[in-house]
Amino acid sequence: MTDSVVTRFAPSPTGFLHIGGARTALFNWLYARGRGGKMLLRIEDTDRQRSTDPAIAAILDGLRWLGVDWDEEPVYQFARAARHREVAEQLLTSGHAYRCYATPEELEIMRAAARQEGRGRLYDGRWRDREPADAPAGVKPVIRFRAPLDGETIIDDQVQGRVTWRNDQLDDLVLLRSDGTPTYMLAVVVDDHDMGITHIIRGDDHLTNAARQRQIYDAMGWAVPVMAHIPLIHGPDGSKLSKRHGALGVDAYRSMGYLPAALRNYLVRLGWSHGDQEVFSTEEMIRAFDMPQIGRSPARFDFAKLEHLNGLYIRQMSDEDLMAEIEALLPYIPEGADIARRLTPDVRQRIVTAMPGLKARAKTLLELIDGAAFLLEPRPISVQDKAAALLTPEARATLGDLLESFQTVTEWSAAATENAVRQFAEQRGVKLGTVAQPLRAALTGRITSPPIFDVLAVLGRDESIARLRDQAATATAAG
RNA sequence: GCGCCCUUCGUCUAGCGGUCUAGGACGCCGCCCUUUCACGGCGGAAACACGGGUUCGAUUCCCGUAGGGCGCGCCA
Repeated sequence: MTDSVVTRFAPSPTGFLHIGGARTALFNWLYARGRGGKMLLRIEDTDRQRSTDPAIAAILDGLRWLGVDWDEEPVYQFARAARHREVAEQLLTSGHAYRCYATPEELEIMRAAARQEGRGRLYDGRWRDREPADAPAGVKPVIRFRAPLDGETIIDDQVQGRVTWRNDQLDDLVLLRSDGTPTYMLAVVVDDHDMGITHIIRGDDHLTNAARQRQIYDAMGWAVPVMAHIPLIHGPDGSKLSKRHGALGVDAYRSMGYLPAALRNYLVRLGWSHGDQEVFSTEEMIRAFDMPQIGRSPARFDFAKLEHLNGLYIRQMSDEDLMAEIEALLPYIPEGADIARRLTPDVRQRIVTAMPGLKARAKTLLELIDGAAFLLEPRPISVQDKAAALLTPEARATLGDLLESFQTVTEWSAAATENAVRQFAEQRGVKLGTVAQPLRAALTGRITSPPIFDVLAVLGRDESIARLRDQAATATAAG
């Protein structure tokens, strides 16, 4: 018997790992890791209609990408159905459960009537105390939990505080369906108990369930794990998080060019705080994370803040690591294959060299790739409209003259070309921008880019000259 | 309808009865840096939902109201 912490993440594989689930997983992981405990994974696949293997794969993949790992083999809930049935039988014999023969139609009418009359208990307990002899022939019963009629059920929640329900508000839930399969409510309790879960951290949509589950724990004489019901994540408008808002699979965040570390940092601060600290290394968040600082109000998802954090992480990352991140992302984005093809060792090296200038200008990996487009493109490069507008006949002529000035540059470096361009501008009595902007347009096809002299250096003499020739109008070329 | 939960700048939050003329971060605005766009630096506008209590004193405690969320399945 140990005191060590065991948490769990228990997704139902009916879809991808959405952002709320990712945060729940993260919280469980942080809590366990911060205390030398374990985090287990349980796939709640008892809904055979909706559970799919691709969904399981997507969830595991999502967790791995996020950097949230788990201990031991995942537990598949469906595989434990026999044990769930066994507990249901036990409850039946101990008198904590009974067979109910009410039909779905009956139940519907019952519920409607209860609602009408303002009653909290929707099931009227009509089979609670009937004799087995009353059972109608040919009807397969469900097994219902015999919930206490009076008194109250209390959950001392680490986040929500002490929450109390009058027992006359909690009705007799179904434990075993008529086909003999366990319901979620039974399965979670049995599994959490059998798996030795000490701390249940989950969304507060389960708060009411916690009360009903507590009744099952009590009936079985089992210890109730520590509960922590964390508020859900809402969309920017405060409504339920929809697909449009960011209720996407975590794989979508990968495709959008977010870094796992940035997403973790964003997620951990959504509903949890540690004084004024905003940026946490993984080690720091593991050390600092705890329940009392989890808020009770729902948080809204804010892409702008995620982007800011992501930009921060991009800037902190080494140039080589960033290059590796870009390469790892390629398989997940539409133009990835195309980019991979152009990423020759030479081009790759140019991008790494240009990275300091590139990463200051990107908030996502996608923006980083876009910023590097001028290094990936073969000549003649495409010129964006705004850049083309800069390449007036006069500007093209200026570039032609600049081309000649470049002949005298012996050592092709940022410093040397800067010197040459500055001198060139000075001689003509124009501002540096008058020369630099068309130069940028010609070299990158854009109106914004890293510092133009760095661009010149990264491109190298031959490529720079060639790109300039592509755009310049020179007396000789015209002839 | 019944039950439970929530409510500080636009957003994430600090605050756990006096330190609050309410702090930080994102976003926004302005200035500086600057060949561009960024990065960075500096500065600014911006909040205690409302009404009652309790208290010498409420952002902090209690009760209502309003608004929002969640649950009430032989889904999980």
